[in-house]
Amino acid sequence: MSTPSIDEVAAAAGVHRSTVSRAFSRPEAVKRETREHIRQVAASMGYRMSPLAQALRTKVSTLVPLVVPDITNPYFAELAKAMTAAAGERGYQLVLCVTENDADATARYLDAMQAMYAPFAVIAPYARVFPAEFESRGFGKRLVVIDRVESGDQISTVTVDSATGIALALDHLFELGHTSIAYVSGIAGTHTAADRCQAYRTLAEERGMTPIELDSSGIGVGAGERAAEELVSLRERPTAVVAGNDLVAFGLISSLGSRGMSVPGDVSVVGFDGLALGARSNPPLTSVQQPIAEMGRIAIRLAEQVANGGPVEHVVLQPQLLVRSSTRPVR
Amino acid sequence: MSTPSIDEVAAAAGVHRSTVSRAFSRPEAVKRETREHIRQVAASMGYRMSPLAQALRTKVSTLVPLVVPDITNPYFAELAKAMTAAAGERGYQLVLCVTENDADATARYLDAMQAMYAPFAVIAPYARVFPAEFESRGFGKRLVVIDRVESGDQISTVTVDSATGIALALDHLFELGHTSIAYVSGIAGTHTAADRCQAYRTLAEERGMTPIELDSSGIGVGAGERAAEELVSLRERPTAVVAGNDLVAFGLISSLGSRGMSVPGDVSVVGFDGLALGARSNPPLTSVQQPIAEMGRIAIRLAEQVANGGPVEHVVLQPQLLVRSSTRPVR
DNA sequence: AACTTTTCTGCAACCGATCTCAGCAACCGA
DNA sequence: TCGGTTGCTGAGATCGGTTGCAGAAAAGTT
Repeated sequence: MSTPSIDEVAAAAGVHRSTVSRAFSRPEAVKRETREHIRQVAASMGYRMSPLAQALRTKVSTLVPLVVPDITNPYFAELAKAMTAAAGERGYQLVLCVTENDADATARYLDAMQAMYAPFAVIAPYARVFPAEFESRGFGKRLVVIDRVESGDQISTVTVDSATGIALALDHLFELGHTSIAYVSGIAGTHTAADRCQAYRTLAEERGMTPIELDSSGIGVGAGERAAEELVSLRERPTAVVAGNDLVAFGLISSLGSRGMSVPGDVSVVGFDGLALGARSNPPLTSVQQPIAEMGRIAIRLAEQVANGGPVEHVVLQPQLLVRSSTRPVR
Repeated sequence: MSTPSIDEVAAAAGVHRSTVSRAFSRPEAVKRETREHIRQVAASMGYRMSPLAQALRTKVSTLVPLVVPDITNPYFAELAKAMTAAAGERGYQLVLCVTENDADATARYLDAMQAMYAPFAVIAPYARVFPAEFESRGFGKRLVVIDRVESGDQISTVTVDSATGIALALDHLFELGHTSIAYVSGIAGTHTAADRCQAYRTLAEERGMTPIELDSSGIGVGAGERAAEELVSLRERPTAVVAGNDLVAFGLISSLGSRGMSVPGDVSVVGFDGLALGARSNPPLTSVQQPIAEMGRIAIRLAEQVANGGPVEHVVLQPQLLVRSSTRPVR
């Protein structure tokens, strides 16, 4: 038995379908007794409104696309989880769009969601975002990017403060006595990744260290491999490494292990992201934690804001240090 | 500029909208010149059909829900990735429904997708599936479960052969000289989890070993914690452990590390799933690999089959052993 | 009591497609 | 030349809702 249509409910309740419609979508516009009667009849018939028909007529749906490059990456998975909750709280339904980092796929998803009358979109990029590209694709400014964009770009963003995050990591290592601290960037070409790397350079020099940037090329399994190789071969081996994100940290620790170096025994590592997965890695990963849940909530708020004609905003959140077991005092 | 409607295209091409409709959805029913002309005009206007209107009228959409309990779990993430590709190949669009393991959420998602006229659904459960529950929720038999169900249940399923998988793991460890091999189950209450555990018991006894089942209670971070504790305290300590899934293996290795035991130095561990993430764990995890991509493709095929009135089928795939570095000959 | 205002409900057009049916033209064989 | 096919297109109802408008009923004013 499929759900009855609005006309069937109307007939059963002895009213016109427009009244049934109002009983649900604009309750205050219909007399209380009528409304309650209709609701009751509807409930007893197992009626629920067709979101399709609704969206078709009103040109607005509750679908909110979250565009991510790779759901297999735990960072995006956690983001998806957080955003699902955040969207749900505000009455939206998140639709995950996994692009595999393909621009065409992104465009297709955006077109499709546009056709479904999604009120706005949220994008968590892997590479640098060129807003103009998206504006032409229909959403205009009605989207939020979880990354920084070129200053002056008219698109709302949410990010975590890279400088603070790197400073947190560095200070933690300093306190443990480390003075030679290398950096492995993520391979991602986002502004955020570049910012973290830049922050490392600046802060390292400010603290009188010479920055040591490890080779972070290589994708997937290979990530961290080259960095480990380089680290091992270094004459004056750093005693600690800051990774641009947790996944790189995992790869680095793994590769280091294969080369007989233990973390934190031989070298301390701190990641960036603060993934839950880091709690069950070996060793549990000390990391700069991004407030992912909050980012999700803010992304939805900003999106609603621009969708309602409000101002574009750039929100920068403060990260916290999550100390677990991959760091240790230098001996 | 939003995309034009079918009527605008019809007007521009000088034909009736029904002809435009046919030019796209039933091309052979319209004269070639007319069709080409329409297509050209449509393309020049940037026209694309509204999937909403289409679905509303035909009562069929290309949306395929994949219901998973937790996208943060890399197994489900990889499944989602594989299914997205598999669905795309067949012209469907996967919609990820993350339930956080909540029955209500599952029901809501299924209802919503039903309302969107999804042709069928795919479910990857965390707990045991009771088909009756779903049948009543509209999809009838038009769904596929990525797990075993009670024999006799009229729902198509795809699974990997648990017995073969466990045998693969055990044989690998035997060859390395291990004779005392424990087992840590996943906490999941699926049939598959139970099957793996049962397979372990049976096969261990067949090979003349007494099964040692470690406590696998505890969720999230805690998973593996208890097992590690128990393992360490065991009088006759096993030299190897088979884990019911990779995530548990990660947790176990992590907890073992915190207790000063190294893998594979002190104990060998083999996981079950063969996640890509295992390649960058410390140490890289030896695991029984599920052919996830193939499972995705088969799930779609089975779903299409029952949706077209075809027979319910139970497909069992063979896993392979993926040898990485978490196992080593016993000393 | 008469008039104005407010509240509530019905009517019917509309969103953007699909699809059955009917009509028209061209074609066919006898 | 005519009845019968066949191929192609248009008309219009339909999917399941929303909403501006109009009119009836109820409430408020003087």
